[in-house]
Amino acid sequence: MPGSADRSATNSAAPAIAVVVVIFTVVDGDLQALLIHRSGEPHRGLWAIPGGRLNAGEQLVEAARRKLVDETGVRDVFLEQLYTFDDLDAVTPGGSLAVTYFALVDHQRVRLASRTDWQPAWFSMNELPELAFRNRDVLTYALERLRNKLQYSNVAYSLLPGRFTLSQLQRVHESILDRQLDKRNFRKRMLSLELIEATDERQAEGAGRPALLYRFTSHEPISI
Amino acid sequence: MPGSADRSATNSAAPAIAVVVVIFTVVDGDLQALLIHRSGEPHRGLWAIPGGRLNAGEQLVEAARRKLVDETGVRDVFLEQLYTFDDLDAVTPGGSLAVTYFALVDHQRVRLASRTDWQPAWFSMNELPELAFRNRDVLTYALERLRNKLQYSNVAYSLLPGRFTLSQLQRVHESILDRQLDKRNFRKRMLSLELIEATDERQAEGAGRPALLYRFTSHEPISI
DNA sequence: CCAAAAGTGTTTTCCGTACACCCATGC
DNA sequence: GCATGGGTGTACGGAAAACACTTTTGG
Repeated sequence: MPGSADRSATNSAAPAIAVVVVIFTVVDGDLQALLIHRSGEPHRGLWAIPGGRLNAGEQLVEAARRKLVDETGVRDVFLEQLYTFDDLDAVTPGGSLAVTYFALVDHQRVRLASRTDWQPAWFSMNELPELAFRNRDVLTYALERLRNKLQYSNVAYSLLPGRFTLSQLQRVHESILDRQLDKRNFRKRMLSLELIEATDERQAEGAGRPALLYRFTSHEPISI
Repeated sequence: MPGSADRSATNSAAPAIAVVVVIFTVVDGDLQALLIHRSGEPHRGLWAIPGGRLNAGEQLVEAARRKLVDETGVRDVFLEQLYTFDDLDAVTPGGSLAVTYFALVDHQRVRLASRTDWQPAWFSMNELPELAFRNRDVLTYALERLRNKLQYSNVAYSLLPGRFTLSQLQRVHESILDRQLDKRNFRKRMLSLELIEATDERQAEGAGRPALLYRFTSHEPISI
């Protein structure tokens, strides 16, 4: 339900609004978030969720997309608004408000920005470093939302290639939920949701029987 | 997870941010929203969700509370952030962003603001008037969130007096969900959630056997 | 005594969970 | 032929849904 109108007549006194994007990926069965090493005050030397100021005339979701592309090179992925914080200490400076988003990316497609300063890096959600501001709370909330959406929506499409095996999908779910799932029950539920469909291709994973490849029936968001 | 720090050092170039509050109540089995009759441009003569600018140094939730008290005189009720819109046409003017909240009030406690201009009035969610901006979408989304939260949380406490009968609670649920519920199943579920508990008082409703009065065990939010 | 509202149990259905073996391929 | 990963069915338990009658009061 985000906005669409494009009024160029924005206030000359531009609001200081930060847009912050929690970027998740799954690597080798591990859910990871992208963090930036702060090389400026405050909280120099700590890690923070990527973000920046909303440009004049820019829409929120555009700013979030821009940030995502800047950091990972990835576009056209799941990206959803999370929450708006007004506590400066909560998120990042440079804004009287911080609008947070969260995104999911297939790490195969990612090309991290390489800078000498403000370096990005992936961190396991199970071994987070010391975080700037109250970014840990933001990550915790993002993870909660992700776990909820995973149950009934197609968000996982963003974490996988276009074609994937059910085992790959299951490993993604297990990484996010941080627990093992039963293979038969998982398959039953996934297929009954009708979010995915089999293709007629197969893929071998090392030794062993080749697996059927599936695809999501749609990449459209299920709700808002 | 809303913020808490109180930095007075806000930017001199104050951001033009609107805070908008969807206020729901239930009257005679009918879910209603409070709307304001616009007597200024744009969209003069249409109805709009109450809202106003965020004051310098003011927190979002404080602004939402202020707006709620201004319009209804009610405080200490369920109030939660909904979504942040950047589309000027989506919500209300005077802000490059509109942070929306939603609140639930017991209409018995409400004393509507009486003004000669910008008059507030309740409208049934089933018979909404022509709305300014894209306020209909905001109401639709607020209703969806309310319906979800109703299932597993204690939000309904805000729509009822401190003591209430199970029949009253059921009518509130039915109004919000817009369908009839089975009395026995409803009671079983409500009691099993352990969100409410019986008092030792009874209340007669016209003729008929007096009903036990219940109360919510807590008014604390269940999540976020 | 009758109208009105409160209160109460049982059966069925559906979904989530637990659980173990055979199949196809690479080496 | 054996190691590796893919693929399948059934039984149980708990929650939601369907469903009708008795109890207590006011008039």
